[in-house]
Amino acid sequence: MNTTFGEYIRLLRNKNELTLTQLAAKLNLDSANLSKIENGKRDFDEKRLPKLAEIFKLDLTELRNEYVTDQIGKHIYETNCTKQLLQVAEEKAEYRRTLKEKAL
Amino acid sequence: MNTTFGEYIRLLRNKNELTLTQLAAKLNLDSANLSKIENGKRDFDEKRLPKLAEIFKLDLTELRNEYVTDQIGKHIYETNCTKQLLQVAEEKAEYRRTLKEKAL
DNA sequence: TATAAATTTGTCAATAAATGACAAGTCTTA
DNA sequence: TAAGACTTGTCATTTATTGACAAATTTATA
Repeated sequence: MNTTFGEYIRLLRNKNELTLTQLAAKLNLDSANLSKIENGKRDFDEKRLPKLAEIFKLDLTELRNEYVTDQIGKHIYETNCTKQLLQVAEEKAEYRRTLKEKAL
Repeated sequence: MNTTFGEYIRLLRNKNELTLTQLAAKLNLDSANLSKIENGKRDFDEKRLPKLAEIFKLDLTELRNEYVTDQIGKHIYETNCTKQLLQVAEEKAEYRRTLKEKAL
């Protein structure tokens, strides 16, 4: 899925022919704020993922993967992290996993 | 550098034979909080990177790379992001770059 | 074109998260 | 065992995020 998470929500919303107001209500969210989310001006709050999955009958795990990759993608983008540095970051994540093991 | 950023600071501090109190003072920071940073219980505040580079005579760009890869590595770790998903995240970062271009 | 719905933008108070500060504890070592 | 070094816990302060609402602007339609 090569969109931001906000664009993804908009896609889902349009496909299901819901207005901002309608979807916002289902998500227990202000429609103005949902607009900002779709336009990438605010983040979608992770705690609403289950509700979002329910509304559009999506697999929660997959949806969470969409969310996580969006968040990390954003982080990569905002920090100007190159592919080379990303490789280093991945190694550091791996290192943290080994730390965790040792702690047990 | 396969350490967390906190461990890296500790390494630098030990190599230069400074106590927590001494380094903390140079960084204008409480020594108890520096201890937490070194032990991964708090984050180092990005705005202190220039000072840190100055203290240890490091290249700021390289230091910032250490910092960024640590942060993203932590993000990857905390979200249990697999290599496969990380690839997706990288593509999404790339997508954001194209969005930015279009906006100009 | 008028008007109604849909969406966007701006603002600010409320809430949540990060940081600073300090006291009290443990660990080292001289 | 006393002093210095480090760690941990707590809490007030600061900063960032979110919720809520008013006021545009845009889009669709009569």
